[in-house]
Amino acid sequence: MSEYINGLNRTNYNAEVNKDLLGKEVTLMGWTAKARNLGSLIFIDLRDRTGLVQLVFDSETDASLFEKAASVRNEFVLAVRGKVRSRAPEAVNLRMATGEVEVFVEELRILNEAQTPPFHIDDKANVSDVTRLKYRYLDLRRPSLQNNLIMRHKIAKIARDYFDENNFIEIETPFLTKSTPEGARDYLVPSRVHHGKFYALPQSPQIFKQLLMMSGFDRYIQIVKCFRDEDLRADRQPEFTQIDLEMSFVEANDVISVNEGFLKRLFKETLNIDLPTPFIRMPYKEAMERFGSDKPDIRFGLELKDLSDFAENCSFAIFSNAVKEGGAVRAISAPAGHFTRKEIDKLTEFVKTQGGSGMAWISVGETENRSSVSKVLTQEEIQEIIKLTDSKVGDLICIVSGKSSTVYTVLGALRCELAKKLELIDESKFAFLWITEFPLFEYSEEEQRYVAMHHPFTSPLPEDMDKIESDPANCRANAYDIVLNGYEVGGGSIRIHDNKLQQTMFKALGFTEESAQERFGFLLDAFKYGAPPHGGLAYGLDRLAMLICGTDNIKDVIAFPKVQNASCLMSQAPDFVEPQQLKDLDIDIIPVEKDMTQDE
RNA sequence: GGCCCGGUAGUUCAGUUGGUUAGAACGCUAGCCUGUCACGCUAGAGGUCGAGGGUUCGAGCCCCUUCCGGGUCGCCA
Repeated sequence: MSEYINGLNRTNYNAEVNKDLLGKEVTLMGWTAKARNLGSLIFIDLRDRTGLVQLVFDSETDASLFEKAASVRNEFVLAVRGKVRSRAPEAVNLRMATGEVEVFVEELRILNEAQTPPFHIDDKANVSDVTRLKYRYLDLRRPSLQNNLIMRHKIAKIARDYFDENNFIEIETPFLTKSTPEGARDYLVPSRVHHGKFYALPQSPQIFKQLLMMSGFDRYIQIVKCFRDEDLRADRQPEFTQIDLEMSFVEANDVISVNEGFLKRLFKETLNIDLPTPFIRMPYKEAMERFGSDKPDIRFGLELKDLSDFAENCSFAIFSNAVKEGGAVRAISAPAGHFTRKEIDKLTEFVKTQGGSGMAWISVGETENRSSVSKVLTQEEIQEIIKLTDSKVGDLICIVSGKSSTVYTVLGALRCELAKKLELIDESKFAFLWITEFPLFEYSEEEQRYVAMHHPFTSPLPEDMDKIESDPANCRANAYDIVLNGYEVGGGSIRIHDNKLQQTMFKALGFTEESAQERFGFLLDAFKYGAPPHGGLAYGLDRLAMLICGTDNIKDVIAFPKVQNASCLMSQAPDFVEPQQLKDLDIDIIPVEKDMTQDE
């Protein structure tokens, strides 16, 4: 039977119960983390969002109160009034923040009973994701998740404070928007009033924030949900939160420095880490050549070495052909002397999962080298590779050949895998850098045309302006990504603010004038009425929170996340809806058989 | 859409070559216990081995199909 609070007022959170309150009466509220009944002595660990406090009932306790305490089970919701007292020296628990004191209970109200939960609510409990996500509201009672969400709140608060102090204004943009081609798949929302028409949930407020610049708001920020209907990853959810900002009358340096200020403050106030600014800036090309990634983790070395010049004329046809066909041969040399043959085979498997066709390797020995290519390369050639890669005795040289972009991404991934295996990563480090000078376009094999690498509103670098049409492959964007420990935590650019340039851009992307006008007409029109130069940046708040909380899974910093197939194990979303709802929307669900015949 | 891994008690897992009544730990229930904090001791309850089909005298184990979950490639401007 649950009881009512009936006038009891919480005087303290659990974490506040300390020696300063000795002899004082406190009123606490919370959940039963653990009840230990020793016969005529009962201990209850009371949990609230700040931590645990030990409640005591003993022979001094009134008999009926004692009996009530004995009936308490895990996760019962309690309100207690009692006196703070110190523990005997031998009973002090130093592993507990409040372990020097306890509360001798004088009044206990069982505000609610609880079924035995499906798993013990404790950070130490090892429970599968499925169970945890099905009962997410219980999972969220665990201290680590509570701390993560509290940290996330803190990050959002610091962002609002910092940008407010720097004259940014938070403005909300619509969620029911117009679907735009390019980029990720949109989540669509059918319109009831306009049969057959759809809203799209925003992938980002990009166009709206640019329009706000045209309206003269000058500096905008929004902490905002974005939606992308693509497959999930450990660091990717279909709905996620951006710290989105945009500034007028600025160049890239201005956006970068205001954001370095933000990150400096963020890390000082959350983790008490002093980030040295300015951060390193690295052109995209250099990042790819050295690290095989546009979001390199620079906490460790293992840089890539280009063997293409050597390989072009070497005796191993797979290498020489790769170069002759316009590809590349590159290598990583790792201090991995203790790798067994089995472990090397595993690395080869890893290379294949990343899209590589295979991996050649040389294990440098004192007198003799072990190698997968000893039969196809001469001893001199192997020596040459050892020299070109600056390898020493005990090093393992991993060589990948093929299409240049594939070689980069494969080795980029292998580099991280090796660092993990060799424990080369200093987990306490936060290594920021800006990646700049991205290509404006990348060629899409699938669509047989150039697509925008960032988005179609990104401006080219001033010196590359004329390459939009003459040499798109080598046209660099005035864009910058902020990278932390191998994760892209944000990205932005200086935008196009000129109607003609924007039209040229659309043309380069293969839009006809009509289709550009149809999709982005309102933006192109807006450019005609006095658009200021502007640019901005958006952070992935979830990823930032993930890194600050020291976890590698984005679900750990989202209260109610979705699983890999984008469903929610707790609420069972998405789900079927009532026929009447579909009727209102004029939607016919096509039977499966019919659907299949249509495909043919 | 492809590849890899997993699904056995409430939870986390073990389960040998296919062979008796499917086990352990924790949790749960009951009893005992005054300094526990992973309390202790005793006893007990608890199973559609993800689902369906097949092979077999016999299937948790082998085969097929399917569902669910995790990771990853594609995808994610």
